[in-house]
Amino acid sequence: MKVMLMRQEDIEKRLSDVPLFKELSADELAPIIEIAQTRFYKHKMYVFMQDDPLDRVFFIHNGKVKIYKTDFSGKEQIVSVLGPGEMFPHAGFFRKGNFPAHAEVMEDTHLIVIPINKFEEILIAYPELCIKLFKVLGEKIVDLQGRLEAQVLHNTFEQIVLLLIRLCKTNGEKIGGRFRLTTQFTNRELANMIGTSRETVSRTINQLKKKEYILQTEEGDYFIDREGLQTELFI
Amino acid sequence: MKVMLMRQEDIEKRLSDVPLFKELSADELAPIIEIAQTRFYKHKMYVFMQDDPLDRVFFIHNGKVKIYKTDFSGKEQIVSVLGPGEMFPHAGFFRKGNFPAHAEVMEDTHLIVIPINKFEEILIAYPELCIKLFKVLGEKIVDLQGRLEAQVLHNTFEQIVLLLIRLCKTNGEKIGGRFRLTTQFTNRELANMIGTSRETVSRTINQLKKKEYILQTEEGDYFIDREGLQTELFI
DNA sequence: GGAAATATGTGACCTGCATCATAGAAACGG
DNA sequence: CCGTTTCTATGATGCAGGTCACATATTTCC
Repeated sequence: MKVMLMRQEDIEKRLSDVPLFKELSADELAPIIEIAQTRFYKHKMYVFMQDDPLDRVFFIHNGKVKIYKTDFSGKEQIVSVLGPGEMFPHAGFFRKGNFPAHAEVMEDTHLIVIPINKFEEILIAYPELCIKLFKVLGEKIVDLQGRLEAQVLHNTFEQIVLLLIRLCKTNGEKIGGRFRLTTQFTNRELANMIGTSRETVSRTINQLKKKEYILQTEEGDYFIDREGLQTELFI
Repeated sequence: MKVMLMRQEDIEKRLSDVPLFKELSADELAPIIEIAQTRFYKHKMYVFMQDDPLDRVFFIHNGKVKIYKTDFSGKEQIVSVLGPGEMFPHAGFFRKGNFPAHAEVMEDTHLIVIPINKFEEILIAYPELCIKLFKVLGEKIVDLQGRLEAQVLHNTFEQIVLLLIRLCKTNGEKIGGRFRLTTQFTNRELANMIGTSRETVSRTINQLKKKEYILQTEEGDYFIDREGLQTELFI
């Protein structure tokens, strides 16, 4: 695997961009800089694959990473698409084990890599960091429980609406009254997030476009009326 | 709400039964005992309801607690059924917010109650406790991701099989080659865990009984052949 | 102990969506 | 650049499983 190593002095700036490390003093940051590396991944490279030994944790400096699982028949579930500042995986601290999914880079990407055992030592030494990590993990748990609830309690149409609402939060930026999705997902990718078919996604999206809850630019970008979508859930 | 307070000297013994606090020295345990209360809840009492302000965390000393969500139409999703030693909720640390679900006691139950802000102070002071909590949260995340994957990638029959396998781990005790479920779930409850109908659960369970993956005693207890069930997943 | 509520079991029906099929557009790769 | 892959769009078809109906335990609780 061809990766480029960064000059150490660049890492400090990159680390301080990550929310988890923001607000840390230079003293607190120092030991993290010590053990952090920055790596460059070209489009479509794997960061790790499902079942690889889980021995490091990653932070995205720039670029996008797709996390997904595959089963024996080759069906895939897209767990999440992560962007700058985000950490993965979430479930590796103080547990020996393996990566629960594949991580693949969706565009040229810089990642900060930290050996997890070293990171654990630093966690123990910095309560401030623990607090932030507890927050991040708590949000992750709430997110997962919400998605599980959506899968259990809602039909496919509503699952797609809920997915779009969620993507507004996790992969959108507010512009005017609407959210622009920062990633262009294909219908198949959207389908693979919730376990439906690309055809059903196509039909549903077009329905929502007719109602103008979704607008699409020449370049293919989605602009979503999140509040409008919400109203579709209480018929 | 009618609750009984415990004599303080009993709390120490009860606390040390909780996995999160096991292995803590008497010194480390002392400040936790200071802020912990034990409360008694009679069958069917609510511990809290969805959207109540999240200001405390609970540990089960004995008994069973059902965590579930309801949507506007009254449909319910059972998130989990927790037993002795387990903590809930998982997502409340260092985040202001509300309980994400209802918690209802399924039998007479003793809970240890700790105000969350006090608990946070203790967490900061005891790295050992942080490590254990990170482990618990990590397991929770892995569990949720696995359940989400099951919902997305599998049909109803396989979802039921996967649910039973999961219940063996979370609510079962190994006896001989089989797992006895420590809670007797109704078909409707099983259905409400994965978003299917009680009829489908009934038909599927009977199918699995015919194949002797599930045995049922006079008293209604399930004895499950977990390895046997696994083989049903790779047809 | 008896009424009411709640459980299970099973057949019949019906519908939401996956699947299949086809066609055209767009993106990719050598 | 053109062939190949991958995309979207949309109609037709089929079936897994939700819903309904009804019979029969079993439990709950005055």
